[in-house]
Amino acid sequence: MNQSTETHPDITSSAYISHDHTCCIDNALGQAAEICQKRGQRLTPLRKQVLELVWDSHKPVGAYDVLAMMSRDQERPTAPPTVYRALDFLLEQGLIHRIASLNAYIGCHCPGHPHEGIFLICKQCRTTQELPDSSAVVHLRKQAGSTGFQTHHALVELTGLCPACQEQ
Amino acid sequence: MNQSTETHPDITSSAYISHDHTCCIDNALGQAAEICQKRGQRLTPLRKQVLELVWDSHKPVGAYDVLAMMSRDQERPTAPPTVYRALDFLLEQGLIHRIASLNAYIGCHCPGHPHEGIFLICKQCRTTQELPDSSAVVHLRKQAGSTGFQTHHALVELTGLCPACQEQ
DNA sequence: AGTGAAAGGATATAATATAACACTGCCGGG
DNA sequence: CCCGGCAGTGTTATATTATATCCTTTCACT
Repeated sequence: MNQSTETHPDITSSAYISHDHTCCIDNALGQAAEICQKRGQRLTPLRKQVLELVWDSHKPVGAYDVLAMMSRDQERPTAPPTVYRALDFLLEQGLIHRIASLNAYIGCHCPGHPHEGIFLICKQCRTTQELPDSSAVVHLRKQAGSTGFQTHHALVELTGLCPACQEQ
Repeated sequence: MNQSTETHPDITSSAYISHDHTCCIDNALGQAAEICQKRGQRLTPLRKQVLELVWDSHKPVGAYDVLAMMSRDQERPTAPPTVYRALDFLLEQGLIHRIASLNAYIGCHCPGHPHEGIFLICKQCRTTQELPDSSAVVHLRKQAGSTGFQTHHALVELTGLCPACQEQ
């Protein structure tokens, strides 16, 4: 991932390409802090920790994975509602996305700009790439609209093989 | 829904429009029987019953809803694996679809022709309409392909308001 | 009838998610 | 300063969705 500090990061960069992932994390945390401050929302230590754990990789993580990671670092184990509340907050703020086909969560590449992601999910390594909203989604909404349906949210998840896993 | 007996039913017909739903069910069961026979697969009474219950409406039903409906009609309650095995069979044969965003299942309008559905899900009444594969999905796959990703399956679920619920 | 494979029954448990209530600390109004 | 309310978190219990495992029954075929 590139290390641009622009407000609009280069979301065409690929999760599949080897990169210094600490930059992804730092970037995500920085943007999250900025966005929450603008909106008068509190990015508490707990929420920040959960966001960081979700950003731990470019693979979607389950709520109970987050839970396990948190419990590992503490004496007292964390309870599910703690994690789900933090995840719900991050979802509401658009800082993470939920991958419905995996019941898992992944950091958003482009928070602060309300959008619906298109996700490319590798079956094999689970690495997941978010694509920017495209004309295809606009077309889908139009097609739905032509039947009289009023679309509020579009969920698009493509499953297959990422470039690296195709070679094996 | 129309009552055509063609091999390619009119899948542009709308679940939202009032219709004689027994025809939908009959049509679905008829096609299912035919497809299974062609493939040397067994549409057992249990599987047929589950298919019928899934087709009970144009709303996705949960596995445990099916379970409850089955248990209601019998002395001995049905166990989850029984239902899930039947659902898995029906999914494999393309007779039903799974709606990931609802963890629920819905009858396929156009079984026998392998396809990925596009689903329009009403938030309010939950009625769900399947659209035929469209150029938008082709475009999506192309867009994914241009990043080197090889798409095996496309999941598209649009959530919003159906024509009837918009009026309220 | 005998046999192997597929289907289904039964029990237990895993994995994901929420309900409900209690505690704490902060912050603004008196 | 005190209090009252609220957001955030802790804690316990439970709901919901799905699978593992083992055993029995049924079926197609010989």
